[in-house]
Amino acid sequence: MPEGPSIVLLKEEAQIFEGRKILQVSGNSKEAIQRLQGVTIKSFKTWGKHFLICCPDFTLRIHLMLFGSYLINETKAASPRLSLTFNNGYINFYTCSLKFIEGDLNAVYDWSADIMHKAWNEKNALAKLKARPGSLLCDVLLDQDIFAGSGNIIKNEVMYRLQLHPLNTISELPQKALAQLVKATPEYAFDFLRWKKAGSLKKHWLAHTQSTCSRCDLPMQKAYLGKTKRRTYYCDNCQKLY
DNA sequence: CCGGTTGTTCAGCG
DNA sequence: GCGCTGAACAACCG
Repeated sequence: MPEGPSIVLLKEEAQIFEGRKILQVSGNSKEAIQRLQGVTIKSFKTWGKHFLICCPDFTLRIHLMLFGSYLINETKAASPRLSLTFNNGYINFYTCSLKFIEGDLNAVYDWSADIMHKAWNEKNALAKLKARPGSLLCDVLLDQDIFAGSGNIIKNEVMYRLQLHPLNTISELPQKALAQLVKATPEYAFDFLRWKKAGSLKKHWLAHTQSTCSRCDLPMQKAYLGKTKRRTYYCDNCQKLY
C-alpha cells in the first residue's frame, strides 16, 4: 500500500512507541534485527517511502516496497519480517525490505526532496528537474531523488490535476508548468493522506484506474509509459502536450 | 483462480 | 562504464 502519505500515516500510528524500550524482537528478516533488543527508540522519521526507526546508535530503514504491510496490536496468518514488542503494545511488519543505516542520517537523506517533509524545497526540485531536460514528466514524478514519496497514483493524479500530458519532456514544459508541478505534487500528497485517513482515497481518484475523463467525458488512456514503464492513466484531450 | 500491481534492486547483455 | 531489459521478491484484490 505504500506511497509517501501511507508511510506518514504509519509514522503517526507508531507514535505510541516513541521513547519506548524494545522488549522483544522477532521476525524472518536476514538482517541482524536482534541488535534492536533492549534498545530505546529515539524517534520515528520518514523520508519519501522510507520508514525510519531512529535508535541512539543506528537507524533501521523499513521499505514496504509493493506488497508490504504492517499491523499495530494485531496479527495475521503471515509471519512478520519484523515484530517489535513494547510495554504498551507491538508492531508487526510484513514483506518489507529492512536495512540498517549507520552514522548521521542527514548525510544519507536530502530532506528537501521529500514531498511531505517540512524541508521540502521547490527551488531544489526545480533545479533537479532542469538538470534532466530530456526526461519525461511521467518518469520524473516517480524519481525519488526529486519527488521522494511520490508513487504511481500520485503521478497519475498530479498530471491530471495540472492537465499535463505524461509524455511532455521537461525541457518543453513552460516555467509556469514546472512551478505548478513542484507545488501540486506535495499538495496532492497531503490530500491523499487526508483521504486515506477518512477511508475515501479511491473515491477521489480522477485519473488512476479511471475509464472516463471527468472533465470532457472522453475515454481515459491507459498505457505503460516512459523509462519507468508504469501504468499511466491520462486524458489525451485535456492533458496538454507542449 | 489467475492476472495484475500504490516498488526497487540487481544481473546480464550489447 | 553506460543504458536498457527482464527477473526477482511475494501478498492481496477482483
